[in-house]
Amino acid sequence: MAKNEQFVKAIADIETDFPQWYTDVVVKTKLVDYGPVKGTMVIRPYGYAIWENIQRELDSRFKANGVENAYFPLLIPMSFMTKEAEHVEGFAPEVAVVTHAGGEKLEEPLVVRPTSETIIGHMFGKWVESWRDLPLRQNQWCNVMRWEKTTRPFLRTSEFLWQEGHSVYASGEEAEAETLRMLALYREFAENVLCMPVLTGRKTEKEKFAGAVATYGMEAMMHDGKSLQSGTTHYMGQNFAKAFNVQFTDKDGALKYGYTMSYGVSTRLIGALIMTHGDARGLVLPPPVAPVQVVIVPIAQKKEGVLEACHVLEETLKNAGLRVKLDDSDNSPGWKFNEWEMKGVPLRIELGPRDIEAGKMLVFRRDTCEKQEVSSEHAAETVVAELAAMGNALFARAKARMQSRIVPANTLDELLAGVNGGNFVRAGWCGERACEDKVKEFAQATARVMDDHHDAATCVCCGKPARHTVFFARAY
RNA sequence: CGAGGAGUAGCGCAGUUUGGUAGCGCGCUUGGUUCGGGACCAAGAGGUCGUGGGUUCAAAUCCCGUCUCCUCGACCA
Repeated sequence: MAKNEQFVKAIADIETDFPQWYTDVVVKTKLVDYGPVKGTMVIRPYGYAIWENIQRELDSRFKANGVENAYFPLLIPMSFMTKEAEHVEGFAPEVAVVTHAGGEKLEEPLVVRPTSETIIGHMFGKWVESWRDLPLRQNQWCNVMRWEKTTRPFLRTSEFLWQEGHSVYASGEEAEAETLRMLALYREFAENVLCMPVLTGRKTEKEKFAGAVATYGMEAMMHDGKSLQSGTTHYMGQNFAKAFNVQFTDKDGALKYGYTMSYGVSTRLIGALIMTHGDARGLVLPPPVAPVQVVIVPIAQKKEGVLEACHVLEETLKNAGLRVKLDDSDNSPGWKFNEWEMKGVPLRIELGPRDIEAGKMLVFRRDTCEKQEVSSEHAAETVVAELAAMGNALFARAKARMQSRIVPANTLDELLAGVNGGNFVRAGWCGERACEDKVKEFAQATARVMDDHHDAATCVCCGKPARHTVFFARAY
């Protein structure tokens, strides 16, 4: 018991010290380690496996939607960045620049991509000639670099992994429709794969992507009530098409500029699911992305027949397509329980002499931390059903929490009280930048997304008639 | 980039005030007993004290520089 208390202290208290809890958990569960260069992280096998599962799920969705994968270069000529005025202004402060190579100073500095709109715009400009070439829809899985001031594993690092999809359409309507379609795809993915409820909607002018006409975002509520931008889609209009000469000859013979859009999610999603589902014992991983979905812990494993029975169970579950780990290390059962709970494995099966004798097994579910004795007949069916139930329960629990923590406000004081209480605040906004800035100054809260269901009467700041209903929150 | 805290064995820390042989717990290795919520015994291995310079007979300890991490603000996927 004394040992157990020591273990519990291994990670900070989730309620009173959430930031420390987060860093403790990501490092101690071996998701990441810090790299030697400021702001860099190593994504270790246990963390990378989550990313691979996210990739697989998203990639199949993109492909089902007709998007093709490609790969564009890491280095971008500096001159590309300056072709779109707002874009360069937005990204200039955070780009890393290569000035020397091959032992010589380069004639033109090269930017390490912070995002690839420019170089992809350049290439699309070469590839698009006719309306028959459209739409052009490509995606790349890659790394990007943004030199941020303060960094945190997964949430904000100098280099991170993501996917960025880029499309060109002949008309603005089609490009905008794709922007919304991808937002919906992200939402479906977040809900069904990450079991994570999100708010989606359009971003304000202040919060939109540098160079976009409109930006849409997906925001998730973290355990401490702060918001994490978990995905964005951007409608660019003809801004980038004009900057990079993405032109085509239309059916009517006229030369026209295309309309572009882009969309991306990053390894930040891993941080999002940790801060959405995690609890006092550590990680709670959604079954669809958990690197290990079921861990089998043998009890009295040196007794005859125990390990043999565990291996049979392991094979049965693997054959059902499950990701299974049999922990036959020399650690004590109690040690294994705590370790795998901290690592967030959805289900644990304890199998000992008593169970084997009785034809049963003990199933522990990570989200409820409850043990249940079940027959070991039809083990695979039982486990599959239990994993599905846990996924649904995780989503339901997170959604109920988010909904209970969205509060209305009619005044700045109410808004401040709301965000201080760890809530999202739903309030009216006149649409003026001055009011948005005032909210930030007064309550350190920003407009996360605008709600499609606009029903607020007056602006929370100035009291004039509201033109939008906005979710305000403190954000990561 | 501003304010605060921290870098000593793989991890967590003590030692720094007052300079004088490098310590503790966990982990690791080997052997044995254990095993249903972080087991126990025995024997071992492991550190140029973040890094560069300075003061001194002598520096983990004092002085200057520098790098990294954590927390809070301003900027951001």
